[in-house]
Amino acid sequence: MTQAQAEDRGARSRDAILGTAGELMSRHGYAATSISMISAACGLPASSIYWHFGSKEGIYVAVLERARTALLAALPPVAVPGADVARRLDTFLQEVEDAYQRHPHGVKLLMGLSIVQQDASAAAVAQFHDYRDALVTWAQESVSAVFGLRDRPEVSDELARFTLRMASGAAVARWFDPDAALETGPLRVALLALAAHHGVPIPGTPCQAHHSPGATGRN
Amino acid sequence: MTQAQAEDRGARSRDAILGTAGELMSRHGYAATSISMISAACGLPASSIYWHFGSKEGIYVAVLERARTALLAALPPVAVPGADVARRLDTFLQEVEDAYQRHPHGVKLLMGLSIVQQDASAAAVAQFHDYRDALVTWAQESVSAVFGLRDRPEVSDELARFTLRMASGAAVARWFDPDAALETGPLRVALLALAAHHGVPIPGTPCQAHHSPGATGRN
DNA sequence: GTCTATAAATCGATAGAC
DNA sequence: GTCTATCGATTTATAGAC
Repeated sequence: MTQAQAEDRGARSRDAILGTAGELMSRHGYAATSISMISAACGLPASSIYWHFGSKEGIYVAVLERARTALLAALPPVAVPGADVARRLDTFLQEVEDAYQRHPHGVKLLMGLSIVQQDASAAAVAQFHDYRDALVTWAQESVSAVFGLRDRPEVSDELARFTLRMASGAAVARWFDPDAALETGPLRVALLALAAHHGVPIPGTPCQAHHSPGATGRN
Repeated sequence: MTQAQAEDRGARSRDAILGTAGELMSRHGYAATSISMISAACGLPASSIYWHFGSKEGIYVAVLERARTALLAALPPVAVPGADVARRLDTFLQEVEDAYQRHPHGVKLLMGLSIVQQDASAAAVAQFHDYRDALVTWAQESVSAVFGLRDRPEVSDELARFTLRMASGAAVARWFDPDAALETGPLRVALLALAAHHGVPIPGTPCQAHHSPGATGRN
């Protein structure tokens, strides 16, 4: 059927535009990414891009929406299985690190752009905040499940904020060095210490990571 | 003297341009900040801006250099006084938080721009990396002094990286919420735990922040 | 050093044939 | 849905009077 072929071609073009636009915007930022750059990179003329998305902000909104759903799908589910806290934390951090590795344009898209000021459309601002809110909510529910903090929301909020800021900082580091990792090792130690500091019981770890002087360390 | 007056006026104009350009670039990013915006904001015509800095990249280089020297001047000196580790850490974190509060455009300038790609001049790339290298060096030397890690550079590197990433993450959070703080409290707990995890002796803290169940926490 | 005026290129966006 | 061609605005940068 001719119409079905046309629709399929349209959908493929839309995806191609979205992919290259996301790539370029996450690397150069929103303002520095021009329509002609996107057009040259994906092969389609500028008018086709405008037919699909209407405006440059329309492209940004669609790119951000796709990045959000893709990232949330890559992140581990909230309910992490595991017997004790330490084991749940390990699998949780492992999956977060995987998502971090496989999803290079996470925070970059949120920052490198900064339409977020004055002359941004309501749809763009909304999409911008949706992205952030989704991450915050996911982090809070995840650490709450890992550490069993249903009845202590302030603690899970602090641990979630801590985790997200560490991930954001790693994303910033990746700005300079593309190979910068998330370093879940130190993050694990820090989260356990923070939980213990707030009196969260952690079975099997009487005093977090204790040190027998001269026997620990890696020197 | 007429020549001295002219020189003084020139220096004042240069400073005004640099100030407004830094403000605008840290808020909108490099690409989204136009010469006409700077001109309108500081009152001087575009040609004066070009007379002082030659090009848009020239403005960026100068803005970044000024931001770097200002931030390094605001950061606490490497040699932190104090009797024990805990006390040195407290004063250190307090001064870092002060610098963070008083210096709103720290990381933003490094990110919101992203000339850092392909078509950036060598001077811009060099200034960009100088800024980052200065921060990394300062952090390493500072935590080394605070925790007494002269003979364990791997540990001081990890603690420094951890601290910088936390600060970067807080800067990202400030992108969304201008009131976002650095939260040195959790950072303090985390750094002490990391040091203890690597076998760094911390006098007066046998087991970092230990918890007597039900007696600690803030609930 | 500062100004007005403007060149040359590129930007976002649109018209209309196919 | 995709293409060529183009409009109008804005951008970086410069020329030259003062």
